[in-house]
Amino acid sequence: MSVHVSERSVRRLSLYRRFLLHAQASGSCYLFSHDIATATRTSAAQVRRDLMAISSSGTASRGYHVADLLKSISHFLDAPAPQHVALIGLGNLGRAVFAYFVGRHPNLRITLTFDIDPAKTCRLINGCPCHNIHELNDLCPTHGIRMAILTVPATEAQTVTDMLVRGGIRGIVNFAPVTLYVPVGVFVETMDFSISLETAAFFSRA
Amino acid sequence: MSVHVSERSVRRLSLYRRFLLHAQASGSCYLFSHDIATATRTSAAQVRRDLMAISSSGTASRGYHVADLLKSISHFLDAPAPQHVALIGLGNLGRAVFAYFVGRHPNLRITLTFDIDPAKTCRLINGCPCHNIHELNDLCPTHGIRMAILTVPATEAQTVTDMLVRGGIRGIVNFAPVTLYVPVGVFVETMDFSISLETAAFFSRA
DNA sequence: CCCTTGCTGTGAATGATTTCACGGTGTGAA
DNA sequence: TTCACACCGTGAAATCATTCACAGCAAGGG
Repeated sequence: MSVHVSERSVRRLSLYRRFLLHAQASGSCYLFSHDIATATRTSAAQVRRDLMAISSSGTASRGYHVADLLKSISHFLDAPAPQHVALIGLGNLGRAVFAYFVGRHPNLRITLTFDIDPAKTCRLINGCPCHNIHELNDLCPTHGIRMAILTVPATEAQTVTDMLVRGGIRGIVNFAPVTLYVPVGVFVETMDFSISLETAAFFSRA
Repeated sequence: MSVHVSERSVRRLSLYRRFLLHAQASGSCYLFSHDIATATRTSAAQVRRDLMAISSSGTASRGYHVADLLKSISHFLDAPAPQHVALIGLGNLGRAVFAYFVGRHPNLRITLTFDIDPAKTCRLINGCPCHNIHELNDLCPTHGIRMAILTVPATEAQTVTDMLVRGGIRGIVNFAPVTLYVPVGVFVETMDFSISLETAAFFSRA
């Protein structure tokens, strides 16, 4: 288990899991690697390798047992207990992300939100209390939060990131169109619309 | 110019450009490859390679001329004329994306939006007409639209994608948490919250 | 029971991407 | 003018990721 699994494999495993959940819901009990592959736009060999990496195994001429596989992947990907997540910035995007999030990730819970606007703080948003951003340093450690979603304006992103890092956050999903500076050991996942848009624009031309 | 440039290089070039615009705005005239590298979290050698790929060049002991570099990158990345973009789905996320988009990409313009909800269609949203989704097939070709942003529910994503492909779209930025099937030649950029979130959650644990 | 089929698991090969390392060059100082 | 320096451009090496290809095996048919 302690073997190194690459970031890309982790991403694909997450994809496989999503597909497997759908497949299970529609009654599949066994699946071949190429079924998973076509559903997630990859190759059968890739699927087998990824599954090998988390030492789950299938049987020849029957394939992988969906329920077992889900258990393996979840055991690998998920923390033993649900992880708590902070959401920073409750503008349009922050609220849309929150709404999207709800009910979709049983193992991840947005338990705290922060904003700098006094009109938003001290109220419940989606049933979750919104605090002033300056309480971040205190609240994150006491709530055992190690992960944050950042939906603040680009100009504030680095400042808030520094606060998050000081508050003990080790993983950040950043929606602001800036490159964040973080110390080693802090993982940043950038959801960069601008870059994605421009990339798609580029490749949409023959 | 017709040399092959990898997808990753294109992404980085887009990042470089964003940084260069900031740098130019704050008065930089020349920059070294390692300046660009630290600002975009990559290596100096990587920057030089990427810039080499689009055959822009710097001078020793002065570095790259920011204005020239911007011109080269934009010449490489951008279409000769602004590209028109369709936005499909005007729920929370769609509107947030639209709001985010406005004024940020001079070379990309959202000129048409679509939804299936009659309450939304036939009205202006952000000064842009919203049409019923069934007009998609007619309107995209007549407006010369080759690129779309997809912010519809996951259940509808594939159906709408098929319509888009039939309407001649060649690039899709997909926000729905599903894997889309498209014919070869159509580029799909997936902005997948779920996967990013789970990946960050995974790596936020030691 | 034996043969055929089509799958998994995996070493080896290939391909893609990044980094190394160094020649060549322009700049500023002595 | 000459020297030292630091940078760019780039072949070569190293690293990382994916695909190939095949041994071994389980299941079903005759």
